[in-house]
Amino acid sequence: MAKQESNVDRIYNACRQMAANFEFKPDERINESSLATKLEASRTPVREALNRLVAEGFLTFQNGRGFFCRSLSPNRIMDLYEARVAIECEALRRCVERATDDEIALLVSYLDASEPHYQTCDDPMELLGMDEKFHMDLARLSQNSELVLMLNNLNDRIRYVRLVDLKSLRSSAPIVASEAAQLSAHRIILAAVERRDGDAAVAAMRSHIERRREEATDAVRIAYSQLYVPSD
Amino acid sequence: MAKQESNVDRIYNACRQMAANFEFKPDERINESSLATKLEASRTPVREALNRLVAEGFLTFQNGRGFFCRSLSPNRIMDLYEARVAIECEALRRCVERATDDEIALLVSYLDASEPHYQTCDDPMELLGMDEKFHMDLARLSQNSELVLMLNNLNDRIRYVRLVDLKSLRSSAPIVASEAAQLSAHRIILAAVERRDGDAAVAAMRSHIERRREEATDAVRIAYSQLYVPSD
DNA sequence: GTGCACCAAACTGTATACAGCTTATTATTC
DNA sequence: GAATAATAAGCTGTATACAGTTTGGTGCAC
Repeated sequence: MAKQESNVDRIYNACRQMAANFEFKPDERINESSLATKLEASRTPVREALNRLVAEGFLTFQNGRGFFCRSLSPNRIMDLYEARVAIECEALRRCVERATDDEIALLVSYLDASEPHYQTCDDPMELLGMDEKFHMDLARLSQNSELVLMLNNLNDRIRYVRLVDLKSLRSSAPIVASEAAQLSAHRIILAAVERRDGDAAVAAMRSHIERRREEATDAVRIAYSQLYVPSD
Repeated sequence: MAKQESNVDRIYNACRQMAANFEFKPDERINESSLATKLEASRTPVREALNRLVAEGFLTFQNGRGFFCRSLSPNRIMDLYEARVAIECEALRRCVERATDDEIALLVSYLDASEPHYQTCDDPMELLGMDEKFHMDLARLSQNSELVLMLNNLNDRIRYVRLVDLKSLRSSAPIVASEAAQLSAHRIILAAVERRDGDAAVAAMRSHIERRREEATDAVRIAYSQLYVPSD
């Protein structure tokens, strides 16, 4: 019962990660043969994986010309942030209705535990990981797997820009200020959930995400410069 | 510049429609060879199309066993309805912010034009088509293509059950009552949009969709009986 | 008759071949 | 020298072949 991860899954996961990290550059054409060689497989399973990624919004496809990386534009990213608002706020509403006190308490203790790390951690990737985990755990309490899947997809498509955004925040503002604000936003949301105050929770969540959305245009600009400069 | 629709697109569209209509029965295993023969193609492009449908939630995939139709369960359908609430309400908020008066007026006149049909039309498919068109047109006014795509996907996955639900409503209640209520819900939503009253619009939309969600369990039960009975 | 082992048929997973289209390069004309 | 046409190279789209796995059926033991 161990052999679950199939070859096409392996290829799919590898490509998904590459696409998420913009290892394929925006609008870049993807060469199936070289990708297949790199992943030590033939073109057939590679194409299957790429087709899934098209349906998930990571790639695009043009008949006769093949697969391309999705483009990276402020508008597109803002759309994704708005979709996040939609999904997370609805999930939150259902969470307030359905989550048990125990489940909420568990999330509170996670927040308690991760709070110190927020202050000391200087790896943006890890910070983002903690942030995403909180949001995903919260969404799971909605008991709606569709919303969870959608949020997971959105997170993966938006991550690169969020990471860039986080880095630029950290360089421009004191760590304590920006991250403490982030953290307290989570506390405010969760406190409202504990009170079973759906409206307050949703309002807090909305403004929490919206704040980041407004930075999207700048973040995309920075992202572009990062993508086309050899290294940092 | 005419030849845009590729072969795999044709196959994809055909399979998507079959999956949406549950021409593949719930949890049924899909035979690639016979499907390929039926669509007059080889297995390769068929598998590519099926992979896209997996990513879109129409099918599932098990390593070594191939593709299966998604299962049909009340919980799953209720999840989809909730996701619809999430997407449509957020789209509506953005629509209230962004739609021009002209765009809204256009939708009002569509509603005026379709109102008579609501009363006279006795084809559930056509009724559902008009309903979906209204919702999609409204969503498009959000100017958020991501939300539009998501809603389109949800509509296609939920359609079969909605159709069954609509048929059963029509047989149990007088046409005028149930459909007039449906129609007036659209009017109420749109009137709130005209007043630029986002909260009222969202509240109306939420209860409009929620009402149908509550019928999901029954509708799925009826759907099953329809699927496994030769004809009506 | 039930459970288990074995076998055969059927189906999936992937490599490969090749036709047709797209893109890049070179040659040609003005 | 720039624009365009012709040509070559490369890449995509799909059929096909075959290996490996799953599934269904048969016979045997109990």
